[in-house]
Amino acid sequence: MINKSKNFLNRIVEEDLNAGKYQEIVTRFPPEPNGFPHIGHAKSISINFGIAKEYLGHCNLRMDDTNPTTEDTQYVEALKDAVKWLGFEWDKEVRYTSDYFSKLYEYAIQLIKMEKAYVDSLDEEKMREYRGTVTQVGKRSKFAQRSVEENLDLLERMKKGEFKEGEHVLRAKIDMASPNMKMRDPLLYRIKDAHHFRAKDEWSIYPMYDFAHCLSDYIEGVTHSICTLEFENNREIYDWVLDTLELEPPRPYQHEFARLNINYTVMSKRKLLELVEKEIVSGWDDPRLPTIAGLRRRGYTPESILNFCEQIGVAKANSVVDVAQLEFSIRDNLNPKVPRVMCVLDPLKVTITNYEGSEELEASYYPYDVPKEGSRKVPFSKEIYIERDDFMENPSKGYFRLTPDQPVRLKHAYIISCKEIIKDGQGNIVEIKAEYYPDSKSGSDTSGIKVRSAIQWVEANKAKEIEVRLYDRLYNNEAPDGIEDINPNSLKVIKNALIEPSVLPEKIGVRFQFERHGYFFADPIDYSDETPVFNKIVSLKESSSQKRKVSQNKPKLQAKKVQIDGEVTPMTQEEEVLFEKYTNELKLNSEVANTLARDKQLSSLYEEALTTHSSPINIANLITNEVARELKNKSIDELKFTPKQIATLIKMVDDKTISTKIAKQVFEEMSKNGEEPTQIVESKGLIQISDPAVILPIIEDIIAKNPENVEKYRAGNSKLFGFFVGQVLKATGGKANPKVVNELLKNVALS
RNA sequence: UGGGGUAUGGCCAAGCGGUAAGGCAACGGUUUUUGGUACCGUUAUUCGGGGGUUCGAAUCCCUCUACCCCAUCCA
Repeated sequence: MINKSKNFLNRIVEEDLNAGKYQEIVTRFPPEPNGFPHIGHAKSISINFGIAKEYLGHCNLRMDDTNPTTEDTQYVEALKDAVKWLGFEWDKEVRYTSDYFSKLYEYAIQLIKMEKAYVDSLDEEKMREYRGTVTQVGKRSKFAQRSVEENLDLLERMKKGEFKEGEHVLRAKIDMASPNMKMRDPLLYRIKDAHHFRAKDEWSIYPMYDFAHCLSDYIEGVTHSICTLEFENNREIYDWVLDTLELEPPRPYQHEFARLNINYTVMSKRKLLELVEKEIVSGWDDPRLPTIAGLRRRGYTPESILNFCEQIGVAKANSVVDVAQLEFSIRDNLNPKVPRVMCVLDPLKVTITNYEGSEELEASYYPYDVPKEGSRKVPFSKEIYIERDDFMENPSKGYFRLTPDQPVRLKHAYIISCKEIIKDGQGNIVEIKAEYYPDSKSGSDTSGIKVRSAIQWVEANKAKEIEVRLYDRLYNNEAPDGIEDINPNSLKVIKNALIEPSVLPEKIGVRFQFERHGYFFADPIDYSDETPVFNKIVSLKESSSQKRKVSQNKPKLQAKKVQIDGEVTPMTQEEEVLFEKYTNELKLNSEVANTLARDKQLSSLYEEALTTHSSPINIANLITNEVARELKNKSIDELKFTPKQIATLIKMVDDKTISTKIAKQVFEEMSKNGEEPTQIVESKGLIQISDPAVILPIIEDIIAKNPENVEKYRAGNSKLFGFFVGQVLKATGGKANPKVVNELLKNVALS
């Protein structure tokens, strides 16, 4: 793979590997077996198995079967199939969360003993009420005060099935006032009087996702637990459970990515189910569905799906991928490998009046640009069928095919000219009488006739009838809402398309390109010798000139949106006073003064630094920018540097000992280990170079090494100026005085 | 409304202070016995808006805006 840019997950994994955090990378694909997998699952499979493969680790397949009422074994089979079909192998046996029920139970007991979990007996409604809302804190249930013994006893009896569903639950004792709703004493176990498809009737209680998932990951030695964005809020519990239990390291960490969306289709379990249940589609494997089964039956290849996943990348922004990207991936995959055959979907009879007898023509399966060998015989006689729209009596401009005045080549055969048009009573064309040019035979053409197109055809008596199913997008709406957006023409069945006879001995699961139509797949379910059925996988790409006829010029051009700013919270009186002082007395610009005045920590740091070195503007700038960054994820007493050090740093800038660029570098060093700025500058030799005599040779060297860029710059590409500055600074380890470099570059070297 | 996220061309997406990668789509052109493929070229003076810091900002700071997720005994 060339130029593969890394996504954020690769980065994380590599960092962890470099830091020696784990011996081996272990990922997992953990679906709940409660529905059929779709292309969104394929993305997850591709990521999880892909990372494991790339970093020489392994990936587990784990059925997250903690809810016996929704899960079933038919789905685990479908899930296994999907992974296998995509070409991945999971590590050892398929894992099940239900295999860990006993261990999980032990962990629950441990939490109770640590007084970190309790049995709650509030009813559902009360519990919701107690949870509070996003803006209001919740309150703890009185049952949270139960003793360890009582909790242990209750849990044991819950497990034994002594209580009814809903009577009790086990909850983690965390924080009912947490701003993260998920942390308000989340449920760990609930009673379920249900038959589990694997655990049978052994358990009366089942663990919740938030308790089971992190621990299952841990039990399996998973290192990177990759899930979708909607679990971001759950990460805090994930960490809480693992940390609270004080498990032996290493432990897994959760990372989230954006789930896949594709336009003109739906991905949610609910909407997919609706389509199937209302029989809008024929089943879970309907070729219009984005399910793995559907895609597979449609004729998509595993490689094409994997390539698609690779192309769309992995990120954290919610996005909608264009179906065109998926279609591209299958065309791209099939083009260099499937044989081309001739099929006529909407036949128009052509009689070649000057041809007698019959012959078999040698026809290559692949065009000149596909490096594959192979051919078949195609029967030819005076009676053939061509595609109805490959003839036009009154052609529009730019029409390349057969017309009364324009000959056309029959692919692999002869050139013909239209001599007569036969119509029925209504004026519909029913037949063309044509003549062929005997010296125009494909491969030995001496006729010298120029044609603009070669069309596919079939011999009338030997051609076979087949059923062709043409699929279009399932919805008319780019972002479908519901069944009201269904495309009524998403499936068009042609019962009697005609295909050249060589194709028919073929069986299910074979792919062809029907020349000039698209890629087709022998339907694995309905294909039979009596009624051969082919599914259209995807059309050939439609060229611009073809489209121009149909599409009208689309109106576009949107004006740039004007954004109205919201109101800024007014300053308090105290802040006002500071702001005045900073702008008037210290001459800070209002923006800097504003941020400083509004932030108590920053302003106190600032005031203190000023007492060491009186350089109000420069110190203010450093504090509002660099220090503010440090304070974003640290508290003020975690800072390693002192205001005094800031002052000495700025003093060096003011002395011109170092540049502001270096100052930032030094500052970073300071905030990491609290070293004295003067020390850092000295030990790293960061004193700035301002002597033109030193800098000039470096500049000349850079210029000599980049003649093309110099030329481009001189030709007017002024953006390149920054490139040269950057190169010089890089060459001097950042020590060159950038102002001097700019000067020299502008006035001497590049003038 | 509290918290957690996200914003880079028509659609994905790299980028982590020094020339705005790449793919899809679109548009030209060359080749072509597929209006396909392949190949060549064009398409972001600008990164949600506004300010600030810097010689230099998509990248750092402030601020505003929009969208997504969280108040299942679902996962």
